[in-house]
Amino acid sequence: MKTTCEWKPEISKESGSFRYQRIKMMNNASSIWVEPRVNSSPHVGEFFLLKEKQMANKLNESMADEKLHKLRHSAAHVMAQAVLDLFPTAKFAIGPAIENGFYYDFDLPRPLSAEDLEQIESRMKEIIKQRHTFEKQVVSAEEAKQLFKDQPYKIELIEGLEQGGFDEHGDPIEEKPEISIYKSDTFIDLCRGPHVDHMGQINPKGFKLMSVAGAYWRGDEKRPMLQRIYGTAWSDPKDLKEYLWKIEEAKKRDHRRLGKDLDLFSINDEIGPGLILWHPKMGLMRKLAEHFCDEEHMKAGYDFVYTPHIGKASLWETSGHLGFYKENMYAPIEVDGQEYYLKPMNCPFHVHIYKSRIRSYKELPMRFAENGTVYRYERSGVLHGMLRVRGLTQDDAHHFCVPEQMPDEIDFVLNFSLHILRSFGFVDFNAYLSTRPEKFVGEVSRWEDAEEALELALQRADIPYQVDDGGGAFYGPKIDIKVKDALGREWQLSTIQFDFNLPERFDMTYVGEDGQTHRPYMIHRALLGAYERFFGTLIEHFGGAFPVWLSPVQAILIPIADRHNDYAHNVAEKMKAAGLRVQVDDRTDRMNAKIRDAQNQKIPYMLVIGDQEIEADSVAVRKRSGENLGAIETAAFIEMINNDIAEKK
RNA sequence: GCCCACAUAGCUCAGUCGGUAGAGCACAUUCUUGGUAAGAAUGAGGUCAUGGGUUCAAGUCCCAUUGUGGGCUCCA
Repeated sequence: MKTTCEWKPEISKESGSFRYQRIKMMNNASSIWVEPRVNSSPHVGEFFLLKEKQMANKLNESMADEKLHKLRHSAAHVMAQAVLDLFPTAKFAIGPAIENGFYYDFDLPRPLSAEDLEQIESRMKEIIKQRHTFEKQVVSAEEAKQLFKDQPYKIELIEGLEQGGFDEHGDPIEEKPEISIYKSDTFIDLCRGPHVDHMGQINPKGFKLMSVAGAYWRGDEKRPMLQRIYGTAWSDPKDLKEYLWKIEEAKKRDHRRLGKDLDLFSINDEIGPGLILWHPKMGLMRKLAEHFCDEEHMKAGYDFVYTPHIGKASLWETSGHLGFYKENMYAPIEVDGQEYYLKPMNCPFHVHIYKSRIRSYKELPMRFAENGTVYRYERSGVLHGMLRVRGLTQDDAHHFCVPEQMPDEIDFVLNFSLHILRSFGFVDFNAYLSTRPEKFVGEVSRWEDAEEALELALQRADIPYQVDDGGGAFYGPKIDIKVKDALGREWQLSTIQFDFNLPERFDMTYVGEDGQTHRPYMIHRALLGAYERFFGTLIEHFGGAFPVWLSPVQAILIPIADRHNDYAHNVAEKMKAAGLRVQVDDRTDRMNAKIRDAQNQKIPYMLVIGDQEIEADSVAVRKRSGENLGAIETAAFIEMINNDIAEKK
């Protein structure tokens, strides 16, 4: 976090095990409980049973995790041996187990190809067959350096170990860790372990090399670029199959794929990378989403504001953005000898609305909301469809309040956030509370009050959360909310952040009951995050089959023959009058083809019309799930679909 | 930004050893008027991302540029 109010959502790359260790588990038993789905809330007795079961599962999972971890790390060693067989001059970096598998970084004389991967994989299978054992040996730093004298990366690691190590929370520890090596067959690696006992425990049908990619040594772009081979490994070949299936499924749901297939959005070279064109269908959906959110914000007591897209350099100097965020800002525009910057954030503008006159404590809390379009320079390599873009519209708001109001304000904004997310069909949440880092601005007491308020709000909201101690931005603690999608992937959407920096920098005040000026609390929040990213997530979550209330076309009328067209158009008019979005497919194609097209367009309802339906003033209803509901009277169908819409199904 | 790969019709892709471009789908026209996932025929559609170079000749080989994809703090 480099900035005063940087809160751009990151693509979730579910944390690997080591990252996890750094996050202290603060959940009490009840917060492990995930919000029950609608219509399935258990009664009290069941509730505790379920909770126990879940905790037991968690325990089993972590034991299984450890076994898998050993397996994967061992597979990484076998892979390294196979690579060494092919490239005797290879230099080795690191090869940890990660979620779903493992990787190993190498410095090789030439780039790897797909054929190389195949060759490495079959060599690995040969090595595994020989069931070599993994033997650990503790050595001195001198011995280790001698052993790895031709391996510069290993030498660097050994020197790092000599300096002292880190405990599993990432904190430095006093005593030096022991240096150990593992030997398996002809391969010796500097390694902390642990490993499986012997290679027989690695199922040759349970792993697969996936890809090769560039990766900087120690993640530092100033250091050499290595070649990283990714692999996946499982104890049961069935798990591997399932994992590969999941990858296939994810590909089908890829929002870039569906964006083309369903004509939702495009990105045009001539316009520029990371800039989204919203096509009519998704434009309509966005309009509906904005409308819904506007209504909810209005009910909840937000004020709407609109602010410009550019501001003078001095504004961004005051806010600190030119100091901390400049590399993410578009270059300035010069007008009348003044420099203007495209806004990367909305906060300074909202602050100035607040500051446009003297504020009294009686006016607070204030909540300024704006769908603010901002531009951020993202490095070309990180752009990704709608999920990582350069121009985006945040559903942004800033709350200003007096200290006594702050806990209620946090409670309110957290619940409001969950309400909005649930309305869009998300049911599983994970929250991350990030607290005061080493470098920070503001008073410690304010930090502590804010952190306490955030944590209590999380407990009251009864959603699972983890605390990332010291992981907050320098300007304030925050809650990030991640949602789990249909495939169990996590996406960060909402964020609620305190800001102790901007009120100082802009000298924001209010006059209190005592007639003195005081500093207000300032809270940033975005619920959907950004419309671009949110819709990318929605597309993947629903696989393009949006809920009826959002679907651009809610029902399509399919006349069987030309003589049914007039009746179909009649029904369509009735439905439109009832507020539905319907179309008539009166092309000359056969009914089967029309159904197929509608199905591919993932239209929720297909209404087939033939002689029988005209006779009975009905429509034959087919859902996109393939379910055939048979003939339903037109009026009854309108009522049915309106119920779906009212319930946001 | 960096590493690797890729860029051919609206989409998905083929194009052999360098010899002036192909399929399926989609689209248009015509025929077909049908009961729950593709009826048929015909037709139109391409400066092979852009700019250089090599060559008698470049979609194909080389270089650069632009864009896209997979990666790039999970510590031995």
